[in-house]
Amino acid sequence: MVSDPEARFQHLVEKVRQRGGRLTPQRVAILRILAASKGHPSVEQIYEQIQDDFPTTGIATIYKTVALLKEMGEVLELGFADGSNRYDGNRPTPHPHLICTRCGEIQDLDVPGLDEFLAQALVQISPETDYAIHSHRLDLYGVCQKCRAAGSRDSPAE
Amino acid sequence: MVSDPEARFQHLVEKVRQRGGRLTPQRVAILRILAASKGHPSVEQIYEQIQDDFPTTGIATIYKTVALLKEMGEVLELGFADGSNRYDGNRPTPHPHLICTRCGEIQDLDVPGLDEFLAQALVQISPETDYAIHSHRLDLYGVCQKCRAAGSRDSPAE
DNA sequence: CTTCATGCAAAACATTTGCAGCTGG
DNA sequence: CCAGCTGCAAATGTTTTGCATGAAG
Repeated sequence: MVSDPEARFQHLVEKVRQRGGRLTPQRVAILRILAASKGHPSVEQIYEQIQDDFPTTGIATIYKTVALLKEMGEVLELGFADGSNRYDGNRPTPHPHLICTRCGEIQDLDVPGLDEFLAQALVQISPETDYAIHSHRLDLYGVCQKCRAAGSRDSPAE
Repeated sequence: MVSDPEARFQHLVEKVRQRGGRLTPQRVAILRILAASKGHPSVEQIYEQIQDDFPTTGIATIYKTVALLKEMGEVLELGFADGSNRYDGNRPTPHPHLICTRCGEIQDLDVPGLDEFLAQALVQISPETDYAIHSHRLDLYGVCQKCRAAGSRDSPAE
């Protein structure tokens, strides 16, 4: 279901190139992290990871690159009420997420039949509301196994 | 589908009272606005509205009251990637929203069969992921009639 | 009277912006 | 070369916090 990180990385590189964007070492490193990440990192987390390879990288550079990818539709942005944003660089098309409200873990999810269900629902909804729908978001919130075992208190995302 | 504003207001008042919270004039005004609002106001918008009745009210008071209601599960919070949060004080239970990505308008939505669909999907998902799911969020993003007519550029929420 | 809430201002964050200097192509 | 990117610092915007004063119950 999730594309091969290397292939995805190559795809991102190609997209940026096509757009006339430069492939600086920092930018390439960001693309690599996003393409490989399974955990829907925040900008802060990307920033920390990149320190290993390019310790001088400023956080503004991460923001700028993520904004570029967002604009190109190559990254999916998930915003939360506490102000934290997380990014999915593997699958930029809307897809459901499973989110632990204790530790903040975010997993991709497959809900069989979701797209069909939504498509069918839209047939009824669109005429009535007169919206041109182009995207969606489905989150399921819960508590993951680890957190239930630990038995602590709530806190992060949503 | 949306409860009577007055009834909802009474309900909120009662809940706050039960919890041992005080019913100051400012707080009552906030409850009234939230109970009546159809447009999923931001804190800022509540703040502006309340100036008519209580011009000295500080915005921190709004934040505190909204946090109280959130903690009691009497308001639904919708967070967006641009940092803006919007609140639904009518229907605190998760339900789908239709969101215009140009003007930021948020409408409640009925997707017939959604709850059944999700419930059935969870039967398959839960065992496999081992999450205890307690909530969800479904947004549909599009462009509303007015904005399409105006034909401007994108910008706000998501 | 005794909390708890208010309202102000300061602090805390996350994100954006401006700009001089650097560098990929 | 030179347009676009970097990295720093300052600016912005939102939400939280601390605390003295005030009022609900």
